[in-house]
Amino acid sequence: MPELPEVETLRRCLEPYLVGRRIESTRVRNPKLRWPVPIELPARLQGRVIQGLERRGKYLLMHLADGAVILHLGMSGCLLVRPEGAPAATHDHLEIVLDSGKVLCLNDPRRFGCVLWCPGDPLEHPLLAGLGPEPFAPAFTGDYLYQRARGRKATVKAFIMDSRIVTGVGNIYANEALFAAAIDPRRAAGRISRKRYHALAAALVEVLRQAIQQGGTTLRDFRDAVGNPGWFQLQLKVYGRAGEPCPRCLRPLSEVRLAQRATTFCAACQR
DNA sequence: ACTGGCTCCTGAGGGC
DNA sequence: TGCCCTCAGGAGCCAG
Repeated sequence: MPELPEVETLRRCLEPYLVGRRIESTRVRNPKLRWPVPIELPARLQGRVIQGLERRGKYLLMHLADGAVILHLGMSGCLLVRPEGAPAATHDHLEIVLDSGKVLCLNDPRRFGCVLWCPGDPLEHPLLAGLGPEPFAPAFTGDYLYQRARGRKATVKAFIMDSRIVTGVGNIYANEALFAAAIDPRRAAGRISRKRYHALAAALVEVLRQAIQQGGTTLRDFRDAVGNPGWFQLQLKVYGRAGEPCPRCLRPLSEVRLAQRATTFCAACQR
């Protein structure tokens, strides 16, 4: 389930294979994703040079001279670099053949991902225009979170997982950051002090930074573009550990569902 | 302006 | 061994 660190890991891994390369051809093996792969995509990409690979939240943006490909991996998507001629796999949706002889392949069993063509600036695309700041951007601060939380009755966990507030934070890292900041995930976002939001912002940045450093979290199937797993799962403190002792106070970790998502926390030391 | 619930999809894993 | 059931979740969308 790619969140920001997994998408950033992929971006870094893919960059040297893609940037500066010319696209020879594009094969759409299965257009069925969250939205259908645009029918004109192969023609748009044909002969174009990839000028950059950018990440915005959990979106990857492949910049060409006259537009960009917007990619999202949903929760089961992966991008793999393979040699031309390698056999296709089940759930391969798209293959982009590069002039290097390598092929960029999108595989997505659950089809929650998407591939879109954007003729203009992708940051102004409706899917991206309303996104909140990147966690690593200067604009993302405790003060910012505190201000945005005024009057909010939703839980703080739903609040930090809202991409309009801050981008890229999924379930795993929301759980981990709330644990690190010792905040009860069930607490209403509007009922948390400015000081505690400073701690939360710092915790989010630190958890994401460490996860990127570890190459992301591989729970079941995350791999980078050449098949390497991430290692941050070894450092998860609470996610997937309900019933185990809290790393801080040793009382058993609790699990509840918030906003349809598994939420693990320590009811004793997260307040 | 917010909020919670629904929806898409397939593979893994548990129970029997 | 095999079948059936439940669950996992990103995020757009919509009704209230």
